[in-house]
Amino acid sequence: MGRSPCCCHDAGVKKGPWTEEEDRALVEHIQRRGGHVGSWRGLPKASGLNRCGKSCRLRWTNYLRPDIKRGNFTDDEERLIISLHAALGNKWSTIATHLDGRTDNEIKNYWNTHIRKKLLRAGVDPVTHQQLPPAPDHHLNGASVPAALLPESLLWAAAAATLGGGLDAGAIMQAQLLQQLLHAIGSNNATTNLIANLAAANAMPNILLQDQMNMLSSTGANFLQQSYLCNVSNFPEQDVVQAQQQLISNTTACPGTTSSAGAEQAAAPVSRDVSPAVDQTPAPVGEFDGLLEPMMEMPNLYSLESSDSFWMDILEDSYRL
DNA sequence: AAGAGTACCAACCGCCAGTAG
DNA sequence: CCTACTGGCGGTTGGTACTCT
Repeated sequence: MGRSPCCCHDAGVKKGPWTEEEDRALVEHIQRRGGHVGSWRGLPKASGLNRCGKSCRLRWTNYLRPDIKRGNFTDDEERLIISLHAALGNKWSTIATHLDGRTDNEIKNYWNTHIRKKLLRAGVDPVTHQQLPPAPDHHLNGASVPAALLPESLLWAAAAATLGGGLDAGAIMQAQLLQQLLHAIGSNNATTNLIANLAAANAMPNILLQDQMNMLSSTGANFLQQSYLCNVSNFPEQDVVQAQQQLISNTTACPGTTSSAGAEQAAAPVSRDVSPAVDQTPAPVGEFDGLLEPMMEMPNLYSLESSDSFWMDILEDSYRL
């Protein structure tokens, strides 16, 4: 398994930007071979290019390949990238397999130059997808609100809303949840694939999402689908801020769906009723319907003791994949 | 107008896993 | 089993274009 001497170190091998002539020579050579390259190492000599084989492969796969889609990323693509990154991390090549016509290099560049900054602006750590340590105060519609009163799920949703395209915070939260499960138990390929599928599914339109969830219903996805019912991304994003204010006024957190919140959350039954605890004024009918859905009980994320069959059942399901 | 700073992205570099001999 | 080789991956760099002062 020793390192190979790379032809790139050969004296006289050209580096730097490719010229049109070089591009043409490479494309024609590969087309002559019916699109089959064979050995990249031998390609430069066979095609008459004074380039390293590695450089030829890179140029072909990242730029000259006929199935490459060029142009700006769509909102859907961006959402999908974020969801997949939350689940997979910097596995650019894996992420690229979920986006038709996009290369790992292109996605990586787009992440580093666009998405990463958007997430940072939104107060989200682009590496961990956790919210960054909050500023002393949050200002919502002019009102200064202690950060401690903001449920983590709302911080995520606010970050999602800040991203403009309506990032599916639910997808990220699902991925986070599964990541934490995997951290607790170790990982395997099946569960990694599950995460990728979930992330991909959640970047799709809702109707497709439902299909995906049905498909995965035997895997624990059914649980996750329910678990993020209380996530604010499930109702119109313009309601996020209103929901935040509503919850702040209630000082009632949406429980059990997040890492730190999950860790701190007691395993006691939780109430989905976010109707005002102090302020008895009911929310306008329909405005927070999503919050009023019955929610299943979410035990403490870290309570994986033998008595806690809840999580064990989910994990077993995922391993059956 | 010009210099500085920033953003973007193609391309490079080094490492790693798979595999043939 | 070991070694050499190859392709692929992720991190990084450097050149260019654009924006700001």
